Amino acid sequence: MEFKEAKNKFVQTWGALGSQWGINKTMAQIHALLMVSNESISMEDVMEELQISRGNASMNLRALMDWGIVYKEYKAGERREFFTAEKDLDELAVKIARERSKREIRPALKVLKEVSSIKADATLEERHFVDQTTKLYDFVLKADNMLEKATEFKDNWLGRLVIKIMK
Amino acid sequence: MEFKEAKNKFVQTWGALGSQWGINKTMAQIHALLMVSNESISMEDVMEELQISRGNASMNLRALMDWGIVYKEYKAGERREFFTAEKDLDELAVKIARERSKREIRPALKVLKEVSSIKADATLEERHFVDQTTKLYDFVLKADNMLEKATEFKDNWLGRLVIKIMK
DNA sequence: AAAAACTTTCATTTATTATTGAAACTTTAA
DNA sequence: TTAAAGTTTCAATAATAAATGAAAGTTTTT
Repeated sequence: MEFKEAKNKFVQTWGALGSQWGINKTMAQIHALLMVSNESISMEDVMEELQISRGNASMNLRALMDWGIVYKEYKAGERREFFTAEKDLDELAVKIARERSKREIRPALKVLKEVSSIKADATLEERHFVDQTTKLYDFVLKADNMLEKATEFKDNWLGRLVIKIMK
Repeated sequence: MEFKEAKNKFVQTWGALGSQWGINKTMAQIHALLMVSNESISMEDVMEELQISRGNASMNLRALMDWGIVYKEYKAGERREFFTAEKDLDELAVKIARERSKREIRPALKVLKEVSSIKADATLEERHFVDQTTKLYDFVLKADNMLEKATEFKDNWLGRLVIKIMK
């Protein structure tokens, strides 16, 4: 396999993976492209490489910047804007985790809290509902906190130890 | 909010959450419904509650069983099959993690290994590509291993300690 | 062994989500 | 200030994914 083929395969695969995780395909592909580029690239380049329209490129580059995983760069003597991806993978994981937590998990938690707070009257059915949604609330909250804690994790000795043990 | 409304809200929310995480809406809704039901329910009931067709119910119940998070039950003197969800949340998380790892992460790892193994000739661009995809491979592999390790985690004292510290 | 009760499959239809591209907008240079 | 270069928006369109439902397939009962 030579370079161009490998690059293409990587971009395609990353795109497919993205869409399985609720990130749209093009957004993931642009990110993939930027991640393996050693220098920042223009919107024109992105359009060209991925064969997508200007609008599509613009929207998804903006979305990536909103997520904080792609940055704009200005080159001296160049009018156009250039783009660069976050390349540090720990940093990338943290940002993605934070963003998804904010967008998806917290709203879901709010609903879980609401529905688990109905007054459970006598029926078994209702008591089970409240019990189960309460457990779910606790579980999701704990998971979300762990995600947050994990971001501070790599900076402390215990974290490093645990990661080491986990291999 | 009274029971029926709360139940409906929960099912809808869980469904929406599912589709953001690559699980189809109906599948997530059926799972939600089963999770908060105190007794196992028939396909007919599922169709009725969610207002979906027989085919849809059948396909998604099967998918849930393939994932190992919904079980069939036979009731004495009843011809129909009844369904029940995995209600232990740790168990649920483990099964979902394993399944997604198998279906999505491992195939992606395979590709990452492939593309990072091209012979990088002299150009900076190619060297950067190989370097970055290699890092990505290591990172994803580590993350996947952690997921697997986490499943054994709650059974050992260190795991429990760490979870406690993480709150 | 045939009918009844129930389940699964899959070609077609429907709904959802992503993409295009032309017009509007913004910024820079002449 | 206005033309040129570049960017964004969004209604229309295309692509993708999910749902339907009727027909085929099972299993159980009589």
